[in-house]
Amino acid sequence: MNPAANITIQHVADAAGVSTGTVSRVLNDRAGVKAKTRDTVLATIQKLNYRPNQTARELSKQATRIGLHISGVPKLTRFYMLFWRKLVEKLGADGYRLEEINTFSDASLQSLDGLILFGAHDDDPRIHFLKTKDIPFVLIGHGQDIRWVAPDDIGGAGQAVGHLLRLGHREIVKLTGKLDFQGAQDRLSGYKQALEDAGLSFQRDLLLEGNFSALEAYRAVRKAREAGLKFTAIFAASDEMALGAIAALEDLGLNVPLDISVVGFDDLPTLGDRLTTVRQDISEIVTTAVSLLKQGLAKEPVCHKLVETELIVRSTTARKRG
Amino acid sequence: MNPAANITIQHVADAAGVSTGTVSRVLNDRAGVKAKTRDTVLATIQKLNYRPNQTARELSKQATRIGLHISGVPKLTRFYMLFWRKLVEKLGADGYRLEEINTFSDASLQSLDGLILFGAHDDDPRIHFLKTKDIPFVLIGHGQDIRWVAPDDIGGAGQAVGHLLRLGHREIVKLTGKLDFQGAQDRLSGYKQALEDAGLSFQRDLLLEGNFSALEAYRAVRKAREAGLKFTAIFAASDEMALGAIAALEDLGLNVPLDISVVGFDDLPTLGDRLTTVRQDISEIVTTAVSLLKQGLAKEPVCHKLVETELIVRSTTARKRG
DNA sequence: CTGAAAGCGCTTACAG
DNA sequence: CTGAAAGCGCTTACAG
Repeated sequence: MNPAANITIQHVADAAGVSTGTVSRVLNDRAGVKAKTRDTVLATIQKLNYRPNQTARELSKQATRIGLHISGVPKLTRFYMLFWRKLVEKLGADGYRLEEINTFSDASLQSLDGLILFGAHDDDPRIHFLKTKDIPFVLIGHGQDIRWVAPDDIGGAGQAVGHLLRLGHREIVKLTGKLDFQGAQDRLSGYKQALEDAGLSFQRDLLLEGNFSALEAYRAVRKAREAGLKFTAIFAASDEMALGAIAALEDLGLNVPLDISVVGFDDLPTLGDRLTTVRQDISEIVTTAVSLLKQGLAKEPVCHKLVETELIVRSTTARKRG
Repeated sequence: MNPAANITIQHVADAAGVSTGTVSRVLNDRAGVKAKTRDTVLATIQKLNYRPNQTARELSKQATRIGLHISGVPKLTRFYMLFWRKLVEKLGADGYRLEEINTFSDASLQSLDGLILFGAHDDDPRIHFLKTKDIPFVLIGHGQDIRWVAPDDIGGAGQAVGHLLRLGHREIVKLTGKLDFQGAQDRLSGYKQALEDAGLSFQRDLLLEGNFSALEAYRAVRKAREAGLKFTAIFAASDEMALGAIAALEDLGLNVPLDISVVGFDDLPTLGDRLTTVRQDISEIVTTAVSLLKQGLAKEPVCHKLVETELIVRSTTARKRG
């Protein structure tokens, strides 16, 4: 149809006066092509506007097919979308093919060579199931005796709280997401631990629960404040929640960060232009997941990795007043 | 790797005592296979747990590659995710392959046979660009002299407002999304028109603007109500906005639907258990988009279609009080 | 450093 | 109704 679609590696080879093998070699950046030949081929590709057929490539390479399964609600989450995009990109570049799977059955797993699991819960039933199978997988989150990679949620929470403590804050609200999600639990643990390390005790009434949405965060914070809860800072479990919290504070006539400091978690592109937050290195998580999976495909022993987070100080946090 | 991955059509053919051609025919539901043979093959497929290699299939079929481009923010939206999933499903079943494209350049368009455009704006620059090219495309939205399919946003808004009018409501807030999005404009037009048809005039102060998010809807409604705005019903531009509106009303001590009726738009699965809303037939939109695209690939003349919406009455609307 | 050829797993005219 | 064979567009040992 599209004229360009008809240009195959054969055309390029003919036009450049070489074999398709040679074209393929330059396409794949393989060593052992004379510089001059490479240049000619490259030029021809340019001129003909040739673009390799990805499908043929996959077939020829016997591309590994990786399944991606998400458990729970995070499916429609901004963070998940970013994760997913990076994964497609990374896997595509490596000649793998990603397929999102919806049902977790024998049938849906059959044509897969490997699997990535997103949305980790403690005692994840998917893991029990997979352990009886022969298919390698990696969990985004952490578990026992399996391949996993996770952001250092505990450490990240520690960075956030540490930052607030250094600014003089002592009454720090923890605005958490649903606690059946592993990441939410860990961020809460990190919060508690950081307080403890500073010699402060955890106050139950400073724990506000939401469902990761901006709206629920808004309501929780507003309600708590209106009910007279005293605090000078908020550590939210996600950027979205942080934004909801900030909106609530502002609607109550409070200034962020002058009256109240707020720190988020994730560092999502669009959201965070002014938000102090803890950055998750999605890129690194994805890269690690892929390399762990490769190890799995190669039958190498199980291993795992915690990916560092980074505190990004912007303008929603300030020294405690007075 | 995965044992099942090694089972090819050849294994099935051997085990069933037929040729690969025959197996392929039953796989593709082609006529002209003896019932008995078909049964044997089917049974063998079952027994061997065979699953066709999609990549090989695509290559062999010279699968058409369809690009999907989204303009603006809707990319991370629930509605878009649903749309996208349906599209992948539909296109996959038809042997097409969907590729999401991010940049809108000559290069990224080159290997594509067709294109689907999401997130329509009036005077969409993408369309100007594509009109100079030879590549067929369909817009989800509406335009001039191009292939397009859109939900009947105007009609849908009419259904929503009609429903509220029938319930006796006269002061109906229109909670709108960003008006540079075509769908938002159309839903507003439908609202205005429905009022006019009922002999009512459009009141500027009843128009509340948000950005399609639940949080902004919440704030807009709450602020308006607190400022003393009088109304007995709300027509929101999306389900998410409707939910934000309901939360705001409830936080103000109002009962939905006894005090205020609320109707949404979209009918997204998870959100709408109790919401009265206007359902968009995503499935139908996708199916239509695909068939329009096929027409384009076949060089058939341009045409377009408006997909009907349906009013779903649940429990967030009630007769006006008193 | 490069070419000829086999192969990836399917589909589909073409015979019969 | 079914088989044998060519072909989809690549990649990659294998020679040279």
